[in-house]
Amino acid sequence: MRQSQMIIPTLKETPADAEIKSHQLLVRAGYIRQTVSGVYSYLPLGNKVLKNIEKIVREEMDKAGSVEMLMPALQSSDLWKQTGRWYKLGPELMRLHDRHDREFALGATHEEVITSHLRDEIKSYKKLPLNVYQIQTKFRDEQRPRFGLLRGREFVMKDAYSFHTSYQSLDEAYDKMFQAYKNIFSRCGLNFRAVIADSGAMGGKDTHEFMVLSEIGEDTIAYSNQSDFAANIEMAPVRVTYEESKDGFKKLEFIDTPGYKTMNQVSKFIEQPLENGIKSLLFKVDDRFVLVLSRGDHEINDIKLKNALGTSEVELATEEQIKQLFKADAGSIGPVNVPEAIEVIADYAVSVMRNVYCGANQTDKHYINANIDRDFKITSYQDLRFIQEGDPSPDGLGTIKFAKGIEVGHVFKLGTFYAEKLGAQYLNEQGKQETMIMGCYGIGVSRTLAAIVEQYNDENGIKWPVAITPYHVHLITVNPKDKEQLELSEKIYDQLQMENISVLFDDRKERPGVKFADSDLIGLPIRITVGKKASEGIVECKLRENGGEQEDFEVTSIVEKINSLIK
RNA sequence: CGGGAAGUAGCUCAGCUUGGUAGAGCACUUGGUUUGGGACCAAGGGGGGGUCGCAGGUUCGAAUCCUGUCUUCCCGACCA
Repeated sequence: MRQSQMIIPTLKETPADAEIKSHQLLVRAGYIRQTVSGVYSYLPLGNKVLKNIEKIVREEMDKAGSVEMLMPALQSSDLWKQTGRWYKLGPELMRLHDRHDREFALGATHEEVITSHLRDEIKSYKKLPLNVYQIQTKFRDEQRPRFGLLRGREFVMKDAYSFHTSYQSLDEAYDKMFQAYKNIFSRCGLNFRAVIADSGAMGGKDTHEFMVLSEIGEDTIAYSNQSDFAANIEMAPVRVTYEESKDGFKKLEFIDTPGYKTMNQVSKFIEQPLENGIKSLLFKVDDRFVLVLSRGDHEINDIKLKNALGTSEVELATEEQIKQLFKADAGSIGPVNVPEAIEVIADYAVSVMRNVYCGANQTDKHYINANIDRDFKITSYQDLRFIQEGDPSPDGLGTIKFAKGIEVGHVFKLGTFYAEKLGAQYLNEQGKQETMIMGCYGIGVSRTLAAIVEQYNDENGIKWPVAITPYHVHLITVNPKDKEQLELSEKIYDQLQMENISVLFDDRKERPGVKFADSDLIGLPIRITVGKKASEGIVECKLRENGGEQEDFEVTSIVEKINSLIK
């Protein structure tokens, strides 16, 4: 492609409203433009890159036995009401009305639509299992779109759905998808981890997120420094054997802690370490209240709490609720003499603690040297805290480290939730009705694009991996007014095209400095520069990847040269 | 949804405190000189490009002061 005929509006200056690298570079290098908050156009280069990622996704999905189809973005509200997600998703679902005032949604995902199709078309166990996918634009009315393509309101997603007659069959599909995802992200050149994730409120069993490691990621990954264990921090189980304290019981004391509310404040005031105190949080669980205890230096993980209590939602009690129940401020509540109706549960770490300090259920008062069983009771111990760096890895190998990640993929054993709600049933070998078992598998395609840029850039611009780049070769004529240079460039351009090597030919009447700067910014992996030595049949080759070094070579060997580089 | 910031030329921004005829750099057009890392000169006082986000108010007069509103970005909460 001739650059003079392309739309590549590069910017010298960093756009004011772009905060992160991928956003800045994709805008500056002329790949994308925002239209409204969280919605982007893909300019020609951006479109090419997107298509390249899609191509990899298609190849690997096809190879894994999934078949492509395409479902509408515009969907009637009826299906969404049947699964209850019309109400559950709230304002995040984009809704609209047609001229007859009928309700519609713009698809945020397609479980409803695909399940209704399979329900209508598949009636026999003989047709199952099935696995279908699509690459399509999704809509989510995010509360806060941000970070360019990473969190938009309109984005490109690959979503796949599998249907089964047994959980064993689902497991097999899950493993296949898992492998396909590994292949896809590896081919994209990404440094990623598959991590154990939360299955959330829709039920379901196993679920993994595919996380691209990045400083700017919105999720925290807990991984082992010695094994391949990795989990979303929300999910990482804590398997620590806490050592029992050998101290004898000391006498319980009741002390003034005027104005000291947080664990840190109290710890400093009474000059005892944070880990010798008990933090007490009151949660509202459905229609009851539960007091949850953790060691002072630990944080309660409300997802674990939710799972431990077998409920779908927990929330911290309000100041007023605490006041009403405990007759004390939130900063002074504790497990000693809790009101009758309130259950007290604790994280495992609490079980071995001796002579602890804790709130006294009286504003501005605390106890010190409180002890379990002697001074207060605990109904049960559970794994309730967030894992911390330095904790042993749950698989027993190595210790835990943290990293930030961008979620680019998600595989999920859905189970029967959607099939039940929508009546997707088939006849089994005995002629009996059975509900289909489902899995779903998503990849944020446009988000993957941004994630790749996050991992492949330097101070001058983007550095595309060969598999993703919009063109393999950037052909630059230093001085297009020099006849020899121009003719040789044209010759090379024709030859590369004949050899099916994709090439962007900078034939613009710009000064060399402008071309080189744009070239670095755009980030094609190979640059061929036709300059002074054109008359001798010598051109230069430079790899974007390693920045500086360039190499002269005979133009006659150009095809072999490039082919060896892009393999 | 809570907190914060910003909207002035295509882009980055100044001007606003102290109201008085709209500014700079980059980009763009034309002509010329230049050509190996983001060139230079010129278009005479005047190259082209602006409803100073929008609406209302105060004032003889508003980009500037006041009120409302919309949009965008940041932090947080949220995220099957």
